[in-house]
Amino acid sequence: MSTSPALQDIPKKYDPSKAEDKWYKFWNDSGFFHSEPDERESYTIVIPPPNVTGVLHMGHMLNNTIQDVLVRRARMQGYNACWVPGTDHASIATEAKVVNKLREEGITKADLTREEFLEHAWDWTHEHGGIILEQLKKLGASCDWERTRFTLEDDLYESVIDCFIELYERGYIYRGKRMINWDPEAQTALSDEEVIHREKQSKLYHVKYDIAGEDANVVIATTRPETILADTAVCVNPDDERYQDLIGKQAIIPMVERKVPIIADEYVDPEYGTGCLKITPAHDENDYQIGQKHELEIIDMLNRDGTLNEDARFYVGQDRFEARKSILKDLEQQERIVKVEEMSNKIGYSERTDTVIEPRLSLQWFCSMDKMAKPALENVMNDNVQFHPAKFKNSYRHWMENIRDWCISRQLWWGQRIPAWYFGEGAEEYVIAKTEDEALEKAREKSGRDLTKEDIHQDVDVLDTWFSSWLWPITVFDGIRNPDNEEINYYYPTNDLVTAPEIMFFWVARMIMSGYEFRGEKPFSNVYYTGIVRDSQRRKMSKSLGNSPDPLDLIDQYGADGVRVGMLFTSPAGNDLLFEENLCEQGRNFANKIWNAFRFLAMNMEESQDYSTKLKIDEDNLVDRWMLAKVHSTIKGIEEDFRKFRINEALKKIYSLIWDDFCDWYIELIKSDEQGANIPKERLERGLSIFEVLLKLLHPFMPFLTEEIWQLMRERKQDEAIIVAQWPAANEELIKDEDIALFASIQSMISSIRNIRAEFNVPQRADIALLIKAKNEDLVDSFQQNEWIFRKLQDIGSFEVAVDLEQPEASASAVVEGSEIFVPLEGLIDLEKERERIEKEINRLEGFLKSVNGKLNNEQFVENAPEDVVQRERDKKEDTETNLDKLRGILGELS
RNA sequence: GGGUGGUUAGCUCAGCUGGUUCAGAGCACCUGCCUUACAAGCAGGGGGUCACUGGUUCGAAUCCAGUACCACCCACCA
Repeated sequence: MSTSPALQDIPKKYDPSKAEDKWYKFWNDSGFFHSEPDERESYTIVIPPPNVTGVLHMGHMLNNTIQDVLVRRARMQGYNACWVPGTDHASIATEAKVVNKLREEGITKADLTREEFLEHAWDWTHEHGGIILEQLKKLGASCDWERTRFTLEDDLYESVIDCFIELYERGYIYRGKRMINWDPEAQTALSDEEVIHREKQSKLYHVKYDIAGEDANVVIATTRPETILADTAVCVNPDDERYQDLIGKQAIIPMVERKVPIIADEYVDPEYGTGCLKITPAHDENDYQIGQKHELEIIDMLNRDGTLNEDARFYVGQDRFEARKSILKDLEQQERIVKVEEMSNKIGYSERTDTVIEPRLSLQWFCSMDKMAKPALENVMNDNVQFHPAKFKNSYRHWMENIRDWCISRQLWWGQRIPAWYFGEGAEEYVIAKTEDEALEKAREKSGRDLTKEDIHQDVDVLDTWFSSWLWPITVFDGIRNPDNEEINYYYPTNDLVTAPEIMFFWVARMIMSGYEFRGEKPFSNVYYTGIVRDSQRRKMSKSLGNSPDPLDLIDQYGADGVRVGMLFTSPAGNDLLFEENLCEQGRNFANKIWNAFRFLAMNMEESQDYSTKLKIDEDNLVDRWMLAKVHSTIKGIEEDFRKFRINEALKKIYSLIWDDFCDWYIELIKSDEQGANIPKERLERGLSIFEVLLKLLHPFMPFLTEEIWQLMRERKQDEAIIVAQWPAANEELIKDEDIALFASIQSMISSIRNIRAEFNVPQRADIALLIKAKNEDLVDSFQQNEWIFRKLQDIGSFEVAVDLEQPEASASAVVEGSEIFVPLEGLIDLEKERERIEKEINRLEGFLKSVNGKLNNEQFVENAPEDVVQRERDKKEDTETNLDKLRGILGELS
C-alpha cells in the first residue's frame, strides 16, 4: 500500500544530487551489496581492478556501468549477486609515481634501502589508493565493499608466491639469459605485451665499412648508427652475387676500428637496403640469433639507463640518442655516410614510461606458456567461455597459437618478490622457497655445504603485476592457498567479466590459463568486451591529451543515472564509443521525463487515501490491455537482449516503452475527464501498478532515480527497496496482438488528425467534427467503443462512425488501414492543398503497390518463397489497393 | 607482412535469422504550441542511390567476391 507523497515536496525538475548519496548510503548500510554463500544460485563478477593510485576515467565509467547493470539485474532476479571490487598494485606504474614524487623531494631511489622505499610506496598507496573506488560509488556501483581486495595484501601476496612455487615445481618456470625488452627509464625488463609499437618516420643511414687489408669497402644500412660501436660482424645473403668475394673476409668497424668477420646468412634480405647487414648481437633480437648461430662475440655497450658504457669506447656516458647524433657527426666527418633515406618503421615504446625500448640480453625469469595455452584456447573456441562480441575469438586464437614465454621478472621493488634464493653465482646455484628458513635448508641440501643465512640471499626482483592479477578471480576467494574453501567453491567460476579488448592478452587470456591450471575450471563464462571511449575526433580519451571530461563533473552536471544512460545508449559490445556530452543530456532528460510522469501520478493522489500498486488492469479497457501487452513484449525482448549481451538494445527498448508508449499515450489516456479533477482511484492504481513494473525494468540502468521514486511511492519499510525488488517476468499470454493492432490503428488515425490540424492551421484545441467510415462492421463497434480515446486526445464536437458515410464537402481526409476519416473544415480548408496531400499519398502507395506487384507477378517468387511470406505480400496488395481505391474516391469528390 | 572490423540522414550510431510500409533512433534543422506531469517538454514536418563493382537468390542495407577509403590488433626485416 502506498500513501500519497506530499505534493508540495515534489519539484518540477528531478534533482539527482539530493537522491544519489542518500540512496547509495541506504543500500550499502542495508547490506544489499553484500553477499555470503547461501542456498541460492550465485551470480558473480570480479571487477577488473583499476590501478590503486589511478583516477576514474571515462573507460572505467563505461566498464563499471555495464557491470553494475548486470549485477543489479541478477540481484533482482533472485541470484545471490556478488560483485567483488578491488585495486591492483600496478607495480611499474605505481613505482614510477613514487619515484617521481621522491625525486621532487630530492630523494633518489638509489639513496634508499628496499625497506625504506617500500615504506614510501605504502604511504603513497594509503594516501592515494582507493580514491578510485570512492569514485565508483558516485556512479552507483553496487559492489560488495566488504570484499574489497588489493593485489598486494598479505594473503594475495602469499597466493602469488604459492603459485610461482607450484608452477616452478610443475616445470613451467625457469630462469634464463634471453633477449628481453628493456625499459631504460624504469630500468626493468618488460613482457612483450607491455611494448607498444608505433609507426615512426626514421632515417636509414647508409654507412661505409672498409674491408680489412684491401682498398675496398662495403655499405651497410642502419636506423641505429650508434650501435655500430657494438658490431661484431657484417652479414650478407649467401646467394647474393654482389658480395660473394667478401664472405670470409673481415670488415673494419668505423670509429672503433675493430676487425669483424663478414659472414653469410639466409636471414639477410638482398633486396632490402644495401643487402648488407651489420650484426650487433647485444642490441637486436635478430642479430642475437645470428650471433648465436655464428658464435659471434657479444659486446653490450649500454648501461641500464640507456647511456653508453666503457665497452662502447666512444661517447661513454652519453644517452643513446645523444650518442646517435654524435656518431653521425663523426661519421660525416670521416665521409662514411653515403646516403640518408627517409623511411617509416615501427619503434617499440614502453607502455608505462613511453620511452623507446632497448632489446637487451639479460638474465630473467620466464613462464613457459605452451601447455597452459591449450585448454585456454580450446575452451574459448568451443564457447565454453563465450566472447561478446565473438569476433575477438580470432585474435585470441592467433595470440594463443603463437604464444611465447612470458618474462615475469621485473627490476622493481613494488610487487611480490621472487622467492628464489641464491647461494652462489652459478646458473643453478639457487633454490625456490617460501621462507628464508626453508630456503636455507634447501640450499644446504642442494649445495651439500653447511651454509648459513649470510650465504644465501633472495632475488631482488619482483614479479610482473599481471602475474598477480591473472589469479584475481581465484585469489579474491582465497582459492590458491585454500583450494577447497566454501567461498571459492560457491562463487567460482564467476559468471561475467567486463573489460576492454586492449587487455585481452595481458589479462583475460592469462586468467583463463590460470583458471584451468589451478582450478581445472574456467574463471568465467562470458567475457563482454567494451569499446574504447573516444572523443568526437576519434582520439582515445586520455589524461595526457586532456580530452577526457572528468566523470565526477559529468555526474554533478547530469546525475549518475544520466551519465550511465548516456554512455550505454550508443555503445554495443566491442564498438568504440564516441563520447559527446549531449549523450548525458539525453540521459538527464530521460530521468526528468520519468520524474514528471511520477509527479503527475502523485499529483492525482488524494492525501487521505491509500493506493495499491498490485498489478491489475481493466480487462474491458483496450488501453490497459494494450499497455500491458507492450510491457510484456518489451520484457520478452530485453530478456533476449540480455542473453546476447545487447545491453544498449535492452535500454533502448525500455526507453521507448516508457517515453513513447507510457508517457505519450498511456498517461494521456488515463487523465481525468474533467479539467483539474484527479484521476479516479482505480484507474490511477492501474497506472501506478504499470509504472512500478517500468521502474523495475529501468532500475539496473538508472538505479538512483528509480529508488527515489520507489521510495516516494510507498511508505518505507526496511526491507522494501527497488534494488531487491523482483525482476518482472514476461507473460506471453498478455501479449495480445489484436489489441496492439487495433490500438495502433487508432494511434495512426489520431496522428492523421493532428497532421490535418497542422496542415490547415486548425488550432489543437479547436473542436472538430470527426467522421470515420470504417472498413467493416466489427471496426464500427471497435471505434465506437473507443470513442473516448479519440475524444481524450482530440477536441471533438461531433463523432460519427459507420460503414457507409457520405464524404462531407470541404473536408480533409485520410485513409488508415482501409478506414476513412473525414474532418469537415468549411472555410478553413484549401482544397488545392488537400488535393495535393491526397495525391502525394496516392503516389506513395502506388509506388509501394508496384513493388508488391512486382513480387507477386514473379512466378519464381510465388513458387519459391515460403507460403506465409507470399501470403503477406498478397495481404499487402489487397490492403494497399483498398486504401488506394478509397483515396481515389476521396480525390474524385474533391474535384 | 598477417588479422579483425567499419563505410546507412548534416552529426553520432542502431538495423539480430535475407522477406512486416525496412530504410530507423538520438542530436541538429523547419513549422506550430508556455494544452493545468514535463519547454530538459508537446505536436507536426523535411532529410538517405544503405561506399563502389560484380555475384548468389524468387527477393539483398543484410549473404559471397573484388575495389576504394578509414580504424584497430598482432608480427624480430636492418
